[in-house]
Amino acid sequence: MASESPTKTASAPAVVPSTPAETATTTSEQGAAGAVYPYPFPPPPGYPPPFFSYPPPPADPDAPTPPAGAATPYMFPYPPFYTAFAPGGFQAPAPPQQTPSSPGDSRRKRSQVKMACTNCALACKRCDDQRPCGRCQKYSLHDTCIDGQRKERKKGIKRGPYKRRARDGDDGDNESPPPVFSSSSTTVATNPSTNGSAPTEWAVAHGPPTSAAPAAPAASAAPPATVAAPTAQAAVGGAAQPAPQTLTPQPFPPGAFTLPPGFPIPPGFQMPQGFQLPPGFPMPPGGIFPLPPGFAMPPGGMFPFPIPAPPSENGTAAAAAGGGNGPRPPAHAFYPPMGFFVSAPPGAPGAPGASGTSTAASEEGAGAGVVGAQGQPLAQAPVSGMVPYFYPYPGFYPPAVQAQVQQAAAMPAIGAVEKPKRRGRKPAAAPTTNGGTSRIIAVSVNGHGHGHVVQNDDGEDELEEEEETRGGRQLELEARAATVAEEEGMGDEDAEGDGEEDT
DNA sequence: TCGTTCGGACGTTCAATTGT
DNA sequence: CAATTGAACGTCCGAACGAC
Repeated sequence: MASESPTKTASAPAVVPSTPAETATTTSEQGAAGAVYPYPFPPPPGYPPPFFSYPPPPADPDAPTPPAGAATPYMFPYPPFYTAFAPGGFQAPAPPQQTPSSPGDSRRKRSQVKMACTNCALACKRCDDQRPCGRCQKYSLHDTCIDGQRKERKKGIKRGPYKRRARDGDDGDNESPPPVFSSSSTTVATNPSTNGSAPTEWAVAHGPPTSAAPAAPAASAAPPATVAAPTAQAAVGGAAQPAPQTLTPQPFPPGAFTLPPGFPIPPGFQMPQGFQLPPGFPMPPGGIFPLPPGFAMPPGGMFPFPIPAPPSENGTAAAAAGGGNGPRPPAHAFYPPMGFFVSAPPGAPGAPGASGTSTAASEEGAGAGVVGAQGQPLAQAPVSGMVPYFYPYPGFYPPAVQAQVQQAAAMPAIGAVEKPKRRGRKPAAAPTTNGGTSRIIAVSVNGHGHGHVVQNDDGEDELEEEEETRGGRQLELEARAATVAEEEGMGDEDAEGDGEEDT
């Protein structure tokens, strides 16, 4: 639907959907990559503060924005945990915002009643579902506060060819931001042999094709799973439901999950042999973790859980776990409840698909410009493609803080600039074009001059036809007008006539 | 100041068109 | 046949204006 279009796009390459924490972040501490972006929720004990994938939108519009190619880390929400923890299930955060110049994104959607009463419709005033409505009560119009009747839609109107819908797989030669990733592109493979409830691999199909295609062997070992629709139920329930998408296991890129030097391992957390979570943390439910609607998947990266497959005689387990035929990378510590590590944005130096680089990143050089323990920025290292990120999912925090998170999620995205629009009457109204072939000629159909009567090139014929096909509501309104006119000694000519101002 | 008028932005509906 | 598109149709915001 067109009215839902605001949810379709994101802006900058590194832009990922707003998260509660993000939207709640209003500080001006945005800067180069690796800056610690404060967020409103306290980190759990033993964890460094999470940082954001990219600088939050500046509170100050004049604040400089970091260069597009900056090695800002992505932040990727970790849906399963989010889902598991968030009270009432997962609440998808606000979808990615368009560029800051995108107008009206933050404008609250106007609600309107299904059918305004005749009085409100005539006055172009807000109505409600009560009868008499509030406005009619206010003006003591109880008896005339009745629903109108919708005009029947015209049929048999020939339309031109429709515009082709932009597909996900289209090449990126358009101006739309690269890889606005979507849940539909998520691929997942499960590793039944490693941990029945833990996913072993995340991958995305966006971005330049990696050498992921030859993952067929893994697929045979672990048949392509399907991603359940990105609903909270799917993840919460643990058992992933069969779903529409076929998953293609993809190999781990070497070094994809490099933990940056100095990156702390949370106390109590030990890597794997099946996910030893810190006390109190839940096991990820199920083996499939669909992205919730509106979430963006970082492009061109691989997002497995770095769980090493247990040794196997024939290696099938490893293949299944790794989803590929390449060597598995060493397991890296990460913070399961908070997030995991992804690669740099496409186009960034060292990012997958960037010229002169490969998906692989050296173990030592990865993770440029990130935070270390206690939020201390690490030394800036050349971007090598791997940047880590966290996701501070709300369930991590006490209920009071979770409430903040929920509240923040409901807030309009920061940076969405509401363009002041001039509304209402214009001094001199020029005919408004309406799609090129027709125009609104502001002939009164409903009583005061804006009935949206369309005039084609042969305008008058169209108008007469409009007159003939007017619906009951207009006839009703006109009948009322005619009644008044008769009482005043006038005919109903005007009411039946051109529909011009009858007030 | 308050009520009315009304241009036009915006939301909803649904037939036409397209994709599978 | 389902999904998508996009125009018809409707609601109502808010500036302009008049009456008191």
